[in-house]
Amino acid sequence: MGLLSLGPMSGYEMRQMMEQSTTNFWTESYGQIYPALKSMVKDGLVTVEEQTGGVRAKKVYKITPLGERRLRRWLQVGAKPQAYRNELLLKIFFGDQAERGAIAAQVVAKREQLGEALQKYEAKVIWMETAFARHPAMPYWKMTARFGIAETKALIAWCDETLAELEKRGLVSRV
Amino acid sequence: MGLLSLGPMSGYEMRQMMEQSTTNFWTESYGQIYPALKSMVKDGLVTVEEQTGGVRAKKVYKITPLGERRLRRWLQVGAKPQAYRNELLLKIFFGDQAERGAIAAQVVAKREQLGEALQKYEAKVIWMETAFARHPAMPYWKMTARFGIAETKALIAWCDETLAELEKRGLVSRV
DNA sequence: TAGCACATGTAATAAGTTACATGATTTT
DNA sequence: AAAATCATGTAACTTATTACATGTGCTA
Repeated sequence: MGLLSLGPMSGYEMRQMMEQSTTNFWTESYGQIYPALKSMVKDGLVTVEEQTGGVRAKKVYKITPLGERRLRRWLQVGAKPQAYRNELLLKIFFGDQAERGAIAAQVVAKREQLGEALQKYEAKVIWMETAFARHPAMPYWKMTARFGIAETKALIAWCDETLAELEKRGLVSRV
Repeated sequence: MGLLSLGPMSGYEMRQMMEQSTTNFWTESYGQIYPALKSMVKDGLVTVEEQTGGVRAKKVYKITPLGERRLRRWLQVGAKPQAYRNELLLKIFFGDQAERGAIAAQVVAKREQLGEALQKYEAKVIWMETAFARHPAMPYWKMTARFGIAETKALIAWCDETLAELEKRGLVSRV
């Protein structure tokens, strides 16, 4: 988590930024952020400064050189594979036990959700490209966005394929 | 979780089965399984039977009609979207701060891991098709397997694309 | 003046993993 | 005789979310 201290900002702002930028692959709640910041201050990775001059008092956190080193080190170690869970697949796995049409309905719902997500991704890429055109981290941000787009497109294709298969088997309760 | 009670089996066997079949989208540890079984017995969703006749004493759990109803109901309600976290993407997002070549190395590692996963998936599909050819749930199992394959292929393509992009920008520390 | 956005935090709870404890049986 | 596998379980710990408490300042 410590890594979010790239630009100086408050805990609240961190949350806002995450909502805007990393939503699709990372989020943290306040219950995580504030204690984490505290412990990082204790470890000397970041410093705090009470900002009373602005509109409203807030604590601005800033990364220290030690924190920067720690961040670079973290960027070098490989991400350990995290077991991810997919409730949809679990339901499909037991699809045999389901009532007729239930699984197809699940896939349709997923397909819709993916379609919306794809639109959002694509809109965000365009917005990013205009708003931060010359930001040095831009190429990296685009890579993460493309990841989301590629994955989503693949899953949409899978949904369509799966629905066709279900239909072929007469497992869709249609009108 | 209750859903794993499709065929009667022990907690240990459940874990084994999960390792074999649902590994790529669902796993539970014993620390989850045993308490869950206990609570399901209490709720009347499953029954236990101490099996002493076999090689070794074990407790065989079996689903009740109530449990079956509950399972069918669960298969109907939509899966709530779960926020997933991707450490790799998080690292790429901060790639600007990384040492030259670090991000490329991450992507290369991911690519390798995905390649292996893809081979495993494909081998498993073939094995499943021969071992359980006529199992009624087979079409569903195949759908989940195809999901994994589709996703993995898409991500491999993304890795290659991303590596090409990094190379173009001279961000790969190659020999 | 009501409500929303800003802002920080804590406590309760939920969810899940890891490690350990225990012991039988089978394989090497 | 040792090691692996079968088998069940618990305790400690980690991780994360949710809900609550508190208060300011701006805007409709």
